[in-house]
This record gives sequence, structure tokens and C-alpha cells, in this order.
Amino acid sequence: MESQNLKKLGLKATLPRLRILQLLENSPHRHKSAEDVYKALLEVGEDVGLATVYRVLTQFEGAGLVIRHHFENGISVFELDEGHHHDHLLCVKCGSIIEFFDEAIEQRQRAIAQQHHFDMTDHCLHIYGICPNCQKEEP
Amino acid sequence: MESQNLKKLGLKATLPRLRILQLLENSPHRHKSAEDVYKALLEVGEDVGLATVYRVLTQFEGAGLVIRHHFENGISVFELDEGHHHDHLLCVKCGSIIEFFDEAIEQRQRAIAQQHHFDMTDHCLHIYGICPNCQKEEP
DNA sequence: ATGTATGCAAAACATTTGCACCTGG
DNA sequence: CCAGGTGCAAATGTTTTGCATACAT
Repeated sequence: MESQNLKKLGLKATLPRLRILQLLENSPHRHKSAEDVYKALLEVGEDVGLATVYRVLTQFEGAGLVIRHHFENGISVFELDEGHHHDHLLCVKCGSIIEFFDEAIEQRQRAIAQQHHFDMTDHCLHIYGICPNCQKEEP
Repeated sequence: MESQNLKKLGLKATLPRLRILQLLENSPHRHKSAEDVYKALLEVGEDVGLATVYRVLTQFEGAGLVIRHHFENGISVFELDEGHHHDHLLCVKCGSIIEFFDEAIEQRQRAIAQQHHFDMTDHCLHIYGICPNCQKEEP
């Protein structure tokens, strides 16, 4: 039961929190904006306020349950944190997102932070491009 | 004369555009938000509207004169495009920004895009951490 | 002269917050 | 029952836009 999951994190297992967590877990698209979450819940007939969606996602972020990304369009996108760090490859035409992980890049990043005597807290790599599907459509 | 520079790009050499371009060229801080540019101009006694700053920076971006970044705080930061691609190392305490370039990372990025049959248009790598200065202050 | 750029104020967004009401434990 | 969570509406911060005026060529 997910309510246990939330309680472990010190979060009361309220309906909106459960619904949002379930949505993130069961949706085929791992990456969602607050608006996306809000609309998805409305469609299923769940009456959750947009402000609550933002509050809950922000709490989840604080609890380490989700990660917030800022891609190059200024809007926040949330994704369940399954513990496996990865970076992102994004299609600028259709918005599809592919996750990847490359140990060589990770190593170089650590080396660069060290060279500059930075205590690295986080890092993110976004590769933008046109996905194979969209290349077909626009020659 | 910079006015030639602007005209070559099809932009009328107006006062606000010249002032903003000069500011970007001569400021010791290469990375500036629209608000930063606006305030810097006010301080020098130049009466430029914030809306104009946004419009001019957006035109400059379209003309390839500046690059717009979205760091993890949702606000846009602009930097003169000198043609040398580089990535960024950012201090989460004091906001200072260091540029770097690593050919090994660039190579891996190209390889990854290729593996997924993406036609890469852009990419950005942000490393966040605490700079040496701020490490001293907060032990 | 004339088409374009500007400044201002208002609009448009994404996100946050204040507050009265509701709810989970 | 009661601390904490929620919904709504209003506030916020950033960026964009409409429109009358000013400017570069």
C-alpha cells in the first residue's frame, strides 16, 4: 500500500497525494509538468486544485520522491526518482524524452568539478535534437 | 563601429540596441538576466524600458549574437555568443559562473545522439556545486 | 517620409501564498 | 479533536504584447 510509503516520509496519506503518486507511477510518460498532472487528474474525475498539485510535487521533491527539471522552455517538469541518475535527450519537434546514462561523461564531470575545487551537488545534461520519427516527417 | 555590426544582421542601429550590445561586451560578468541588463543601463543613466531589453535580447538571440540559458531557477540568462561553445559550472551559494569545455564530453554527446538516431541541434551541461570561496565561509 | 523600434501599461504565463474550510489519524 | 492539508482566489515574478509616439535611414 502506497499510503505506508508516504507516511514513512512524514507525509500524511491524503487523497491528493496518493492520486498524484499513483499517476506518476502508472503513467506511460515519466515526465510531467504540474499542469499535465492537474489535467490528467481532472480527466479521471479527481477534483484536485492546481495549487495542491504544485504543493504536493514540491513536497515530493523535498522528500526525494521526485526530481524537478527545468528544460529550455522555462516550465518545470517532474519525474519519479527511482534512484538511477540519468540525463536526457529531448526532441525539439515532438517533445519526446529519452533517458540515458554514460559513465564516461559522469567521470569527466566529476573531474571538472574537482579541477575547479567545486563541491558538486548536482549536474544535468540535456541534448536537444530531432528524433528519428520527426526527421521522417520533415525532410 | 558597432552600428555596422548590427546593420549587417538586419537590425537598425538604435540607441537601446547599441547600449545593450556594448554592455554585454564590456561587462566583467558575461552572464546577465534581462533584469540585470535593465538595471545596469538605468545606473548609467540610460533610459531603456524593460520590455525593450527583452525584445532586443530576443532579437539578438535570433540573430545569433547572444545565447539564452535557463539555469535551474527558471529565469533566463543571456551571454554574448563568441562562437566558442562551452558548458557551465555554477555555484549554488553565490551564483558565480565558470565556463568550461571538454572535448571528451562533447564526443560522448555526439555518440549518444547518434546511437538514438537523433539529429542533434543543441546541448547543454550544467554542473552545480559550491565554489571554493563559499566552502570557506560555510564549514 | 515611412516603416520600424520604443516606452508604457496591461496581459499572459507559471508558480506561490493567504485564508477559511475540510480531513486523516 | 486538532494539526495539518486542501481549494479557491488573489499575489508574485518573469516575460510578452498592444498601442500611441519617437527615431533611423
